[in-house]
Amino acid sequence: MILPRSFYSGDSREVARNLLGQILVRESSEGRTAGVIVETEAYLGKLDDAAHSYKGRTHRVRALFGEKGAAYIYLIYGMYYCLNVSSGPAGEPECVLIRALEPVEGIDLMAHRRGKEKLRDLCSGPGKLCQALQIDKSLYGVDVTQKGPLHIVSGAAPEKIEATPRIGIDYAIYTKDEPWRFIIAGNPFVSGAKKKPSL
DNA sequence: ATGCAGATCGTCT
DNA sequence: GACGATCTGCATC
Repeated sequence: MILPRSFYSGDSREVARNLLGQILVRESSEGRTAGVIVETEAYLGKLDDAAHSYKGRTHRVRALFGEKGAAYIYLIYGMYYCLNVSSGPAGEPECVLIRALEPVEGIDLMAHRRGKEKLRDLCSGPGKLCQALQIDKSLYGVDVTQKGPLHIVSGAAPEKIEATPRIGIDYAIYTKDEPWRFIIAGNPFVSGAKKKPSL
């Protein structure tokens, strides 16, 4: 079942937690790829100086100002895309960054697009998963609450969730230490996961 | 195992 | 004109 628009309208930190365990599905001409969401981050708009929408409405973040459940996709470092879903209270330009997936479908296709073999290397980061699922600017603004090229369906609730500070936002003066990154505890497919637990 | 430089371009000042 | 919500490969310890 596709998650309804109401799923995305609560506090974005709650939405980010609740997205863990759900399944991101990408339908393309090459085939279907999908994975369990295992890592997310919440970005809170005007309260959050780490957020792209902190300074208000610009062309880049226009997708955050419409209906919730819209794909907000941007190019980072000139070479990688990152996928977010708009969320939060009506009128607030908030979103959840999808940071990692556990691959479940179309694994051969993902491996081909990534040029990597190991399962752990396919979707363990925001840029990686966009490459594996062929997510780019052509999907900007797509409604993930509708059947289509990109949508999110319900999966199993994770057993345990962990919260940590967000990655790569040290420039944020006010919110860099807020624990708004969420992962499924112990899941090996999160970004930065190690092969073996360091003992 | 850890660290660092380079790639590369859209977006905003 | 400067700078990323990143990833990779190569260097070093």
